[in-house]
Amino acid sequence: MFNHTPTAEAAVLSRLSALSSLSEDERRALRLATELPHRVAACRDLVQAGQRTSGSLMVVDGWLGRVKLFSDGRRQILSFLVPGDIIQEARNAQPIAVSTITALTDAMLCPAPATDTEGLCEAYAASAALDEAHLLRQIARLGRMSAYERIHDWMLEMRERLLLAGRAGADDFVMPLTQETLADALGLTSVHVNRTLQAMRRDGVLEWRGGVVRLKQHGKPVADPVARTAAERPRGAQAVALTR
Amino acid sequence: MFNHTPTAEAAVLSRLSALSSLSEDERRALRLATELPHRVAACRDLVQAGQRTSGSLMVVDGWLGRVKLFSDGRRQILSFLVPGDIIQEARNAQPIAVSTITALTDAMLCPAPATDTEGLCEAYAASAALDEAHLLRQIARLGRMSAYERIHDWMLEMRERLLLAGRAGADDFVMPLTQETLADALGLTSVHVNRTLQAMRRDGVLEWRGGVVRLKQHGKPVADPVARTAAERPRGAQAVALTR
DNA sequence: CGGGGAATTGAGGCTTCTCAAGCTTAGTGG
DNA sequence: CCACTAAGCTTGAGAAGCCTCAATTCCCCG
Repeated sequence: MFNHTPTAEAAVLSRLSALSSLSEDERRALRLATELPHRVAACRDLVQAGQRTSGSLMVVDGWLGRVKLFSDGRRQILSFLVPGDIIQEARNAQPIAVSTITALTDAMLCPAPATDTEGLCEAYAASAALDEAHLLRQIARLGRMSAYERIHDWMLEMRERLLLAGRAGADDFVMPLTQETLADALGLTSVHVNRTLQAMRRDGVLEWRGGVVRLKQHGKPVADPVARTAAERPRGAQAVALTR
Repeated sequence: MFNHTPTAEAAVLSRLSALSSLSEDERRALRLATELPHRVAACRDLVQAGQRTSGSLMVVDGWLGRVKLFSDGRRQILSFLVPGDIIQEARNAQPIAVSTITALTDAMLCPAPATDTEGLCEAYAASAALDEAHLLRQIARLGRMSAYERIHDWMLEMRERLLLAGRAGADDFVMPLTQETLADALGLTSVHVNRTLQAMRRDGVLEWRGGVVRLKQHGKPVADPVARTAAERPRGAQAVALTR
């Protein structure tokens, strides 16, 4: 039905190839690594915050999330990990996990090949840079967007990310999360996510049936966050060369 | 009046020493680097998103912010950079800035010494790891905390960070931002920040006069975010060893 | 003393939350 | 083949939190 669900190893290979040019040896190493993935059942914690980590991992299949739980039960999903993503060990002397990672669906992971070759090393670095960009985008989303905008922006981000891993069509992708999980990521309640999704369907912005999301170009435009210079703020400023 | 505003270079030295054990050579290199800092006036953009970066920098004095501006004028401060913090160049082949950095106050920066020695390298890595932890904390703050909790949690974080740089007392520190800037960081309006601060003062949680914040242990307790396992969620789970 | 940015206050409205109930769907066992 | 169940989705009503707009006061600085 959907031709964007290729074989398992394709996700990692597709994403890393897009981030850096890999040698045939490196591609072979990646294929080899993904051949015997470990399984993790949904709702299991993969890493505990504060625990020592045991090397980098790659997501072969399924969705995971970095999660922070509050003592009163509130939950915030900090970021998502989807096929092709890399969970990198801190380059620190003390490789301590800074957040818990939970499997949001059944998932498959494998150890990431060592970064002793140039192409892979570059791919891992690019992956880390992308991850950081996603964190920053998540902050802007939570801080300054309405519920409607948050959901739309998140959908666009996930489509883009899955596309990189060869796991999305031009405007549709498989979205295995519940509305409650989405709410925990977007700082909303599941009730409000539900109502907002209905509004988006009414506006023709998206469809979501049977675990597949289809985004539509037309429909009500939503805010598009554009980084601009401070010059456009009230007490404007200009970029400067550093002066002593 | 406050003995926690030592000489300029002390901030960088204090923070990096706390993050890793530095040799005398390394300490000397840091002292040398901070001796001729570049000045940046408040409201100036230091780096533009998308621009090539030109090496790593250290904050000698002043407060900066990574900022995302929306096309309609909304602003989100993604993270803060305070004395002792490092603005690290991407380890990427393409060192492209992912966000604009704006000076929120007059600031002084200097190039960071090259990481060709073990202690410094470790210190930079630890600094980067801390930065990521701050981003994650910011996400949890924006996603799941009330205005009251956001402000309190943010104050605690900044006190802790400034303490590391030797720029804070046991419970007070210099806070040069306006309420509007704080609002842009915490996803609120300046009006609501103002009213919430009044409630906190009424509750005896903090004082804020003349640019100095004093936090008080007593007073109304606020939510303390504790990372815990998924086991405590409704459909609980246990941490697992990876199984094939 | 005047100017200007920042802080403060008030009134009213909108977004989002809370609580609660009903519905739908997929899976299960008799 | 059909109750039965459990999870997820949907809907309603009312309340709370936060925002908007606007005016006023405070405070620093020239």
